Amino acid sequence: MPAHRTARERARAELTTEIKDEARRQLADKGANGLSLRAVARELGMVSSALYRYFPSRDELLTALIVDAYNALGGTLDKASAAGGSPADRWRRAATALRAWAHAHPHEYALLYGTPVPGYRAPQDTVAPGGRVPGAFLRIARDAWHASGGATDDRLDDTLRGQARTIAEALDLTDVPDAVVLRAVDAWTHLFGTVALELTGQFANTLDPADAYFARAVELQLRTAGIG
Amino acid sequence: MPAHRTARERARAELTTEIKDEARRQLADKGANGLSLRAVARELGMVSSALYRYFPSRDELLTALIVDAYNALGGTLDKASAAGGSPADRWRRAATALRAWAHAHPHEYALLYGTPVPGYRAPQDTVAPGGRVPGAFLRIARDAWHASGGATDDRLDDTLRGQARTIAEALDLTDVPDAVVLRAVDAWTHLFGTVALELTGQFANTLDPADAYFARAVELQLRTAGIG
DNA sequence: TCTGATTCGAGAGCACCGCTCTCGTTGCCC
DNA sequence: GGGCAACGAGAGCGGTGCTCTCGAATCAGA
Repeated sequence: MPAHRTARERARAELTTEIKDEARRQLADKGANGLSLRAVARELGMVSSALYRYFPSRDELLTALIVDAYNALGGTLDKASAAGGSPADRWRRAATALRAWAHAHPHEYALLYGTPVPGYRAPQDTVAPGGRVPGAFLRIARDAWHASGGATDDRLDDTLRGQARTIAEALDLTDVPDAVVLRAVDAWTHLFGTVALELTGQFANTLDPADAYFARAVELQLRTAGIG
Repeated sequence: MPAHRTARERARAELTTEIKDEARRQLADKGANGLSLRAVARELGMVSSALYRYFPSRDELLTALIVDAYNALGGTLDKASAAGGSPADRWRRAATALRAWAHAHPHEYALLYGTPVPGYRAPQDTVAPGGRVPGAFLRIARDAWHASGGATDDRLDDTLRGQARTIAEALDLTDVPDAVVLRAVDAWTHLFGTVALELTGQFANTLDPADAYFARAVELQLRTAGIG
């Protein structure tokens, strides 16, 4: 994209990202609850009301951070699962990258997948970037299915068939049978649960440190998803 | 337990539960973030400072609610998985009960398994009641293993062996081989992930409503845990 | 039964929060 | 250059968690 035309636009764009950067910093070390508009403004040497010229509310700022976080995580997964090695290896790398990202950015991860803070949430802007994360895993499963010659005999009821098709279309995986999509979702669900339990401290005193268990879980995911 | 001796003790116990009840009510319809000590006090016709005679801080109140919630959920699962029917049926009932409880008390469930609010959390009082939940599922897996005559040939590395033993001891399941414990944990992890993804709205527009997918996931859990 | 200690509720107050509104100033476009 | 929109500063509103003080109620021991 070209440089912004007017000085005002340039300044606005710059300040917008400065605000997000400072907010991300506070989010990283105090959590979503500790993120305060006033503190962000203070740190940036401005008064809190000025900040409302850039984000109409605290929730909007959080939403912007969520979108950025989804994209950062999605990019990390894309990179980790890029071509190279078998589909199984790509899944292993992606799963490991997911876990590593979650550990490196626990509060951002919690923002994405933790409790839906107020009454509920999910503004429309977040759903597309949010899909990148499972998308990265489903794409590996698709490639594995293609590589294996492709055969499936799962019996599925109509509801599941329709939902699988919806998922496939949303992620541009229309060339894959529903059963493969659903098995990949099974594996993604398992992966997600493992990371979530570890991150929320439910493994404390038992599976902690969870490296060995995580490796085991990943192998199970491969079997679940039918990734050779 | 006998009635409390002095009037003061009686009043204290009563007010303590009244506070928790009102707090639970607010938690239920405004979420953990919306729970305000001042509002609880207001509703109870007292002044906010008086409430500090009963709970030294907002976090302590939340911790008390967490313990109660773990016990409520644990009790629900115990009831659902009580003897009657095959282990597979008991697992199905328990898993369904978990999902139903989560849907009925989303904010309390989020309090238990959502983002670890401040920097981190898990006061010691919560770990024992917290273990009741996976405990209910692991016990079903144990019974299934006993009923099936019991044989296993999983190869496990030493780290996992030790951690499995720790889990088994914490839950009084010492008569079960490590491999069975771990496979039950695999299934529990998968179950947890399914509920978590659904509850945080990640299934919106795709797997929602997730009844069919959940039923499918439960069957996969049975295979994972080796429950016939 | 009286007394001293303890517990309790009320109230005022501190520092913080999100958010709104007003008011000068600054930069932009015609 | 003039009109207009964007901007930052400041004051202020109602809310929060939490602390401290003070008088009243309650309890336990002599």
